[in-house]
Amino acid sequence: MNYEIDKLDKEILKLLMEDVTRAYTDIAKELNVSGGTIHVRMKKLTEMGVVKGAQLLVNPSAVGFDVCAFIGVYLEKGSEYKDTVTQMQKIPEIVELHYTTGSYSMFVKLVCRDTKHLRQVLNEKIQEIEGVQRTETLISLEESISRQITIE
Amino acid sequence: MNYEIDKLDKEILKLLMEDVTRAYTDIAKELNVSGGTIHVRMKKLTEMGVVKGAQLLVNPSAVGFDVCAFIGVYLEKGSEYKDTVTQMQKIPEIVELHYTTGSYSMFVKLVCRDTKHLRQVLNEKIQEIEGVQRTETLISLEESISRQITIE
DNA sequence: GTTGAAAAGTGCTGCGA
DNA sequence: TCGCAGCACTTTTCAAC
Repeated sequence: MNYEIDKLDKEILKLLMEDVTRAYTDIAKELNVSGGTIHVRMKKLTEMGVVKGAQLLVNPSAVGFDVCAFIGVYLEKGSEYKDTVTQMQKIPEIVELHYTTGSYSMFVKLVCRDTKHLRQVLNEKIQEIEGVQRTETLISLEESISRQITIE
Repeated sequence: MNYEIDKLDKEILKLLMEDVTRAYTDIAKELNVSGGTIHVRMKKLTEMGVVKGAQLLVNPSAVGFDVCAFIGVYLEKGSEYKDTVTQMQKIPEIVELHYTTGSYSMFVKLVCRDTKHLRQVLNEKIQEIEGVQRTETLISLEESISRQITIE
């Protein structure tokens, strides 16, 4: 597993990150190589772990998930971060968990059905986890930007 | 544009959210409908805006983006949120922007190459935007969970 | 709205340079 | 190692139910 990404790899990633549905043959034409080459490169990048797959983008509110929130979690002194993460893994409403610098020990992104659901997840799930001292909630009223990093 | 999603739509979304690379014909078999139906439903869902497309998942650190940070932004009283968002849009390092409750006016997720790059984006870009009073930075040392919501 | 099959295009594998 | 060509498969479309 060696992370040696050349210019062609980056070009391919850049184009596919803009539009995954684009055909390999189409990308091949733009980059002046054969379709097979794109395939080989993508296979290599996937094996290397650079590409982790693809994801369907679904509008959360359209499937009944209207509330997005960030939770700053304070852990008790001496509690094991790893154990807490394992517990958090079991909560499906958690979509992101970061170990952060600053006043919080960890920082969590949640997606819930409504405020009642959010309250339930907070009180009955997150705050019940051993090691969690207290939490601070930021509710997202509007997600104005949501995109991927632009490489190169 | 009417958001009427039936059980079949949800089943399709659920399966595709788990694995986008799966063939329509394969899903059709599992749900006991024809391949054409899956296609028609997905087209409908896309036109309705429920499905926003698909995204290639790339390991940021493999393409040279090692630092992920969250920035809490305090806006000056009376400044226009919309204008500030427009300015933020122009910063490619910003991958998410939320209008939130709590002490911050807005909350931003950034992905940068290194700490030097992060500092540059903060000082030379974000803090230069009109209306931005001050910012608070949380650096993610480790992203322990990163996934999508589980529907149904 | 769903079905089933036919047509067009894509991804994949083996061969050659 | 990289590029090219054929094969298998999928997506897509369309007429009929």
